Amino acid sequence: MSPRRVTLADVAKAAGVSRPTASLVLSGRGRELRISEDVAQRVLRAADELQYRPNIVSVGLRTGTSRTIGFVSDTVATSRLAGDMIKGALEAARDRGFMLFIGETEGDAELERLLLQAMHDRQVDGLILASMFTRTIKVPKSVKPMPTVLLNALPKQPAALPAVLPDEVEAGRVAARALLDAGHRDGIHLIGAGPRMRDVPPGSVAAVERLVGIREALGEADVKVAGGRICPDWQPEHGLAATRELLRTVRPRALICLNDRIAMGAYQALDDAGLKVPDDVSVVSFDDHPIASWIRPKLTTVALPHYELGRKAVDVLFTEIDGDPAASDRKGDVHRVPMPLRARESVAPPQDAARSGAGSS
Amino acid sequence: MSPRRVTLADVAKAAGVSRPTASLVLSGRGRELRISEDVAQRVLRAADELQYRPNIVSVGLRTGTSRTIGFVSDTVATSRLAGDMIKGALEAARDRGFMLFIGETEGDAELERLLLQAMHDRQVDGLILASMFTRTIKVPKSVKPMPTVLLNALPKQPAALPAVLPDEVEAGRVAARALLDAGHRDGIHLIGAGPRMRDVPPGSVAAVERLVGIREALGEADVKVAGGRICPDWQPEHGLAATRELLRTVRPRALICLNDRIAMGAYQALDDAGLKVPDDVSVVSFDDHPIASWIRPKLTTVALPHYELGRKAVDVLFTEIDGDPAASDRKGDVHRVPMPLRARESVAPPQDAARSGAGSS
DNA sequence: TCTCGTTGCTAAATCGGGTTAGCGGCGGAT
DNA sequence: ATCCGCCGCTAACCCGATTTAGCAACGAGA
Repeated sequence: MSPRRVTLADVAKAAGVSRPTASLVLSGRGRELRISEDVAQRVLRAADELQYRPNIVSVGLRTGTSRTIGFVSDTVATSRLAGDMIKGALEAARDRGFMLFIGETEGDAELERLLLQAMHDRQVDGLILASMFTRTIKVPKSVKPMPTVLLNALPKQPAALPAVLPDEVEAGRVAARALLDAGHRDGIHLIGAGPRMRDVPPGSVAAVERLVGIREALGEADVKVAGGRICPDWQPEHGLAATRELLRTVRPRALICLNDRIAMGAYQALDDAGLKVPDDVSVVSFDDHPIASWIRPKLTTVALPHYELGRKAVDVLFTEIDGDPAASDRKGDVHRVPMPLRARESVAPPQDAARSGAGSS
Repeated sequence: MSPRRVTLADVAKAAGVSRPTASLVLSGRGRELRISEDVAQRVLRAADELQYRPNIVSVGLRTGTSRTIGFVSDTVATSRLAGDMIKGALEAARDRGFMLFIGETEGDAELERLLLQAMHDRQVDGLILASMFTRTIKVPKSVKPMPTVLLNALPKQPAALPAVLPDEVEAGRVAARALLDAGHRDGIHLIGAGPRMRDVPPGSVAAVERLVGIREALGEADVKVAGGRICPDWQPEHGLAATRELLRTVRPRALICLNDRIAMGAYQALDDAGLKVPDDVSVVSFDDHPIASWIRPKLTTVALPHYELGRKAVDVLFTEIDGDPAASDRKGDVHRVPMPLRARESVAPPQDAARSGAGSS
C-alpha cells in the first residue's frame, strides 16, 4: 500500500557503493575509516535526495537500544500533576530525539510487572518510575538491569536509584515567610496537619516535609504556630470541616492550608463565618492547583513544579544512560526541585499591623 | 551487565530442536505444520522454564509491526481531559498487548511533522490524533499510509478518517431535560453562548452542538429560552461577568452554563447577588470538571466522557488495523460517545412549581 | 622485480525472530 | 523388492541496520 520505506540499501545503490560504506558515512565514522571525500559526498547526497531515514527498529535490534524511555506511573489521570509532569518529560526526551512510552500501574503490582516486562520487551533505554503523590515505593526487582529514576518518590529500601522530588521543606519555609513578610506574627493556624510534627496524615511525605519547613521558618522568626487541624484526607470537604471547627473557638489571622483543595474548603468556611480573605484572614497554600487562580480572591500558593520535575527526571535519567562512570558514586542521589511561590491575592498584612504600616504591597 | 535475554535459540537448544521448530510451536502453527505432540511439549516446557519472551523489536523488524500505537495530541497538559483520555486509550491498548507512544505538537505543524516522523521511524501500527478541545483539524499528509483515528476532532477536509467525538448535541438535550424534568418552564437563561444559534464563540464546535441540543429539547417541550449571554472565553471570570450583567436586569429561574468553569463564575455572581443555588436558581452545566463536585452545592453537569473517548478511539483504531475490508466503506465514520448526566445538587424545582408539587427529588 | 604498507572499500557475520522450500525416513501399495 | 507419498523436522533466506575482518590496488623501498 504505502511506498516502501527507503532503506540503507537504496541509498547505497543510488550512490554506487556498498551498504556498509553508506552506513559508515552516515554514522559519521567515514572520516575515521578513510572513506574518500568523493564517496562520502555521493552517499550524503543520495541519502538526502531519497529522504533516507534509518529504521530505528532495525538499529534497535542491532544495538539493543530504542531511543525510547518508559514512563511508568501509578496513576496518570487522577491529578493535574500527571499532565505537566509528562509534558516536561516529553519535551526533555524530545530534545534528545527520544520518545516516551506511557504506562500506569494503578498501584497493582502484577500490572506493574506486566508493564515493565512490556517495556523491557521493547528494549526501552531507561525507565522513570513516577508517583502521583510524594511517597516511598517498593522498587520492583525487574528494573535492576535498566537505568532508572524515581520521580516524586523515594525508594523504600535505600536502593541505588536517583530520585527527583519537589523541595517540600523549602516550600514550607516559603509559605511561612509569605505570611511573615506580610507582617503576621500571631494567630497563624495550620489546616490539614500540625501543629505538632506528629499531626500528619499517615504516609504523606509532603505533609511532614511542609510542616518541617513551616515550623523552621516560623521558629527562626520567633513566631509560634497558634494552632492546627489535621485532615485525614486533603479534600475540600475536610478543609471546610476543619476550618469550621477551628472558627468555633478562635478567630485566626492567617491560615496555612496544606494544599489548595483544603484551602478551597477553608475559603467556604471563612465565607460562611463572614470573614473576608485577605482582609480578615490571610491564606497561603501549596500545590498551585488550577483552582487556585479561579477562586476569589486568587489564592497565594507554593507551586508544585510538575513540568520541571518531569524535565529533571529525564535529565537525570540521561546521565544514567550515558553512563558517566563518575556519576556512579552519585547513584542514590536525591534531586530536589524548587517550589516557587505564586503570590496572588489571598495574603495581606494583619489588620492591626496594617494600621502601623508594617505591610507590604 | 544484565543476564542476557533468553532468545528463541536458547529455547530451541534446551528443547533439543531447531530454532524454526521452536518458533512454529510457540507461534501456535505447530499443529497445522504437523509438529509432533512430544516435540511441542518439550518446546513449551523449555520456553516456560527459561521464561522465554519474544523480543518485540526483532519481530517488529521482520513483520513491520511494533505492537505500539502513537497518541499525538495538541496539548497533553493543559486540561484534565488529556489525563483521562490517555488513561482510556492506555487501558484499551493494554488489553490488546499494545503500548502507547505519547507526543504533543503544541499546535506547531513542524513539531507535528517531526513527531509523526519519529513515530513512523518506530513503526507504530496506528495513530490517534487527539485534540484537547473539540475542533476541526488539518490532517497531515504524512499519516496517509497508517491506520489513523481522530479523537475529539473532525477532519477539516472530509478525509476518509474515522473520528471519535463526545455527543454534544445529545448532551445539550440532556442538560435542558434536567431542568424540564425538575419542572422549569420559564426564566431559563444561557451563560456562555446563545440564545440564538449565531451567538457562539468562534471556532467552538462544542458551543454550537450544545446549543443545538438545548434548543431542540426546550423546543420540543414548547419552552422558550429566556435569554443568553455569550462569553468570548469559557473561563470563570467571564462566567462571573456575564452572570453579573444578566442579574442587573432580570432574575433567572435557571441557568444553563455552557461549561463548568463558567458555572463557577456564575455561582459567584449568584452568591454576590444573594441568590441561593438551587432554591432560587437552578444551574446545570457541561464537562464534569473536578471542580463541579467541589463547589457547594455540588454542580449538576453533563460529563465529557474522557475515559470512554480514549477507549473508543483505540477500539476504532483496531478495526482499522485489523483491516476488516467490510469496514473500509465506513472509513469516514463519526463515532459519538454519550455524555452522561451527573445529577448532583444544583437543580431543584422552581419555587412556584415546588409549591404545586411538580418537583422530583 | 619483489615485498611491504597504505589506502579505500566491501564481504560476511550479527542482532532475534519468521517463513518457505525441501530433505530424510518410514509405511503402504504394487 | 521397489516406488510413492506422507510425516516431521530443518536448512536457508529475510527484515534493515552495524561492525569486524580482510581484500584489491597502488606506491615506495630494497
